[in-house]
Amino acid sequence: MARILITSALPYINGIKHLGNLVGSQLPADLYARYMRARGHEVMFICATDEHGTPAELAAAKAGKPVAEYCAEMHEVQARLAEGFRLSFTHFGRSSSPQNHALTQHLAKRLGENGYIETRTERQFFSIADNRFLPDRYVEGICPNCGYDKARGDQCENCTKQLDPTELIEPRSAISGSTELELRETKHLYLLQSKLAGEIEAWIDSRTDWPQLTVSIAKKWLKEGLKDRAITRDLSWGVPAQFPGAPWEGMEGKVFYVWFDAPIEYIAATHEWADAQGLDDTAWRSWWRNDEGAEDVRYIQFMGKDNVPFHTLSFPATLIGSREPWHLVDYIKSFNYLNYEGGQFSTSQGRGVFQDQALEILPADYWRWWLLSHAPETSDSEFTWENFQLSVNKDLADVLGNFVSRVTKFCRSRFGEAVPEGGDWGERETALIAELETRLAAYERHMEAMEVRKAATELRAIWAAGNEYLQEAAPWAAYKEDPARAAAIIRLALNLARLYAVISAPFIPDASQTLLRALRDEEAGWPEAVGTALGALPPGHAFAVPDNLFRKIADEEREEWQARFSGRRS
RNA sequence: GGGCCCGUAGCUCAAUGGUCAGAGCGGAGCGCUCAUAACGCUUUGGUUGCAGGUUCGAGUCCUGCCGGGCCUACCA
Repeated sequence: MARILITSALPYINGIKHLGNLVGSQLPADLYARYMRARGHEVMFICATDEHGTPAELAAAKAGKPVAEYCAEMHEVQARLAEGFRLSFTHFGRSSSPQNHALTQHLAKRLGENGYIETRTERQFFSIADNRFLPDRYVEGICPNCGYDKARGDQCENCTKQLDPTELIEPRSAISGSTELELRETKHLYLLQSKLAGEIEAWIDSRTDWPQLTVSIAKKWLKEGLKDRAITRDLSWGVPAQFPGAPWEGMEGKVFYVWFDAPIEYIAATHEWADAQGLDDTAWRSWWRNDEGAEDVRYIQFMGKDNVPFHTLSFPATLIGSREPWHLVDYIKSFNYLNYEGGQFSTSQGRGVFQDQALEILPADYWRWWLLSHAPETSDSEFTWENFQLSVNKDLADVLGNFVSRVTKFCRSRFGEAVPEGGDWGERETALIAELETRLAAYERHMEAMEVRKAATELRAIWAAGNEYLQEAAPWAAYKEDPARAAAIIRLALNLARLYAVISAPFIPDASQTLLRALRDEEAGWPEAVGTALGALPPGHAFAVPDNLFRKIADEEREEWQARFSGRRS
């Protein structure tokens, strides 16, 4: 049994995420976590909301709520959605937790003491009316490029030109609208990543089994030279940068930059979990500290490609620079983007399907199956309603759902609702078992390797093999001549349904559970040998014919959804 | 402007420089009748974006072009 630590990129707090966010990190991470648990490994699966930063403050202001209250509410919303999609986190934390405050300050202190942090002075807009420094995005004005009058200090949303706040014409505060701004000197802490670049590069070079996408992104940044990054901001919502014992002064009123404290939350969330369980510190430290038991942990991170630089460079820099034995990531599984009907999912334009809407329309399994079987692994992939309808109807309803239906109903009508007795296996059964052994082994290999789409393809082939077998064995014909033979076929087929439920659970946990419950074998474990597994339900074992596991999506529904989610979110 | 990625069948995607570029869906035909008009079998379908080049051999490597996207450019 291995100990596997899995983290999914943290969803940002400022609203409900769309399906693209789900497929790029949380969903494949969940698939892997469920699989590894099913194989008997000890799994720590961590996720959390990323709550700090300017966008959170802006979203809270827009909602007319204090930022802490807003974040608490949105965390609950996201936690419920995660449950809705059956994301099996060991703990779903919050980057604003006391545990994260403490750990972030601890690591910053260590970095400071080790000479990896220095104070630098820069010029920034100060709003007299608001009595505070304004981060780039809090400054608005007229775009010098296109004349748009609501350009933000970091970028003009109209012409998309990247801006420096000082370039704006007639700059004003986005908070109060005040134009009483002046450039003042302010101090910020900088993480001296450049001093750690050599160590980071050596570490990345030692990761020989990483995916090409991950390595090429990391190497590109290293090649250009790791820049020292400001890790503080002039905000009130966040982890205070001035604290007792800090090896610097003058950081009052400033907090750590969200990208400094967010990945630290992976660790802090594990601490939150231990506290919530009433466990002591060894419980979480044994997952993260190589000197306290984490040496044998295998740590895997899941994320979209946009997150790779932070996970290959910034976060390792934080941990390495602390000179404490934190367990660095062992493997990074990164994903490309999921597009929507020929364009991009867009949170700001309300384009695409959002997580709450998706669950209102259809159960989690439908989305899980489509998203995972089309995961953007090698390149960006695309969601279309037509493809979604076809895949779900064909794979889930026809191939898997109908297999269960035809087998259980045939049994009920001919033999009753118990596994029938009599008859023997012949050549067909031997051939089927051999095929399933081969395919199951391939499926397991792909799951181990986190080859999500290939695993889905193999799983579907395993489902299809059941229908092929039935067609050849034709129990409906055998029943007329030799009922015992028909009984043997159906006994195997019922056991095959059980096998499907077990091995499909990482993809479609609800349907798997429904099926196992109907078969009265909810504790069914992962199959060792296929031949043995196909005898798990003995003659006489009672079961119930389940309702159809999956319904089909009608053309009219698809058209309605297509229209409903084409533009602005209602 | 600079760096990078992608472009393969009607659709979604595969293919260590090496048989005839594959699979699922869709289309066509046949079969079966247990089942959610489901299932099975057979079959159709590609000038691998375009133009050159390297090679005994290119979807794969190189150059240019066209089209889409990302980073550069402190959204997260």
